[in-house]
Amino acid sequence: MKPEVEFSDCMCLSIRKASRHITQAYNDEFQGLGINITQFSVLAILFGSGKESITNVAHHLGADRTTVTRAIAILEKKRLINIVLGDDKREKLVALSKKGTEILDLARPRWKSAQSKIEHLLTNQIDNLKSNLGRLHHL
Amino acid sequence: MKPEVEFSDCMCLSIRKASRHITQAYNDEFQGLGINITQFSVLAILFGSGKESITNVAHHLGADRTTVTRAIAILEKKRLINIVLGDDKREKLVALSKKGTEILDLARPRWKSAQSKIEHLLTNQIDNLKSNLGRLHHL
DNA sequence: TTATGATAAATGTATATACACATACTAACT
DNA sequence: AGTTAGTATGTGTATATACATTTATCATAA
Repeated sequence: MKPEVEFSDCMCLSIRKASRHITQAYNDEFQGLGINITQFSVLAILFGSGKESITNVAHHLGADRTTVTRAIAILEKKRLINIVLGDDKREKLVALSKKGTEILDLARPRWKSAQSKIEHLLTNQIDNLKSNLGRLHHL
Repeated sequence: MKPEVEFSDCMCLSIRKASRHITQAYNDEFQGLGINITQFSVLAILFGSGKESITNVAHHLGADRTTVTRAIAILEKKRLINIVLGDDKREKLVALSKKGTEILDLARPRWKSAQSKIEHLLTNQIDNLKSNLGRLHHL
């Protein structure tokens, strides 16, 4: 058995490939809106939670904190969020701005459209997939 | 129904989160080896295919060609690949170097270890997942 | 042979990603 | 109060990622 046969089954390659393709599908829907799916994810988290520290946003996203720091900087440059210091002066509390809320409203149907396409593609198997993905915090 | 409930089901967020976690799991196994899973994927493709153009490597990876251009540059800097011009002088043909083959040999058991962990985590559901991921080229 | 359209790759730019490290602040112990 | 350990964030660096554009080459038609 040749090793490259094994490699072609690499789970990491599979999921990263899928991740890129799905990301592009969502971003295609967001064309001309001024935000991408990464930024949308952060705005959606803030919509659900109100004020959040950067660390908490990172937890919601399952991403490194320093990655989120850079994402937050971009959203602030676009004036989609407001940042205030917390009572604990180490932490910054992030919240949707008025403009951020408006953009989120515009983005919602686009997100729904991309989401529906993916769900339709996966139909019956979506629950399995979600269940699979949900196990990954054990890593 | 509040919108944030919908957002929490975002397939894009789920898969990107999973992709990051799985990538880290593989990279953890590669600790101290001098390459990461991205670089390993390219070396593995070259092992299976011999000489490949950058465009072809990009197809194998399911990534943008320009992304692969930068990845190839890194592998060349590390002397893990050799690059020669093709008969068609527009194209560069990339192949494993001696050092690249050696590193790939060292990496193989580590890849297998990471792969086994993921597969064990997903056990019965892995076929469903692969089937799901395989559908994404329709996007 | 020359003009034209197609293809392979590189580059500029912006963003995503995370690790190692630094800084600032808090909390808790002495 | 002062020390010390822990926590929140930021920065430097390297790499991942893709789009828009450019350059070089090829292939084909006039």
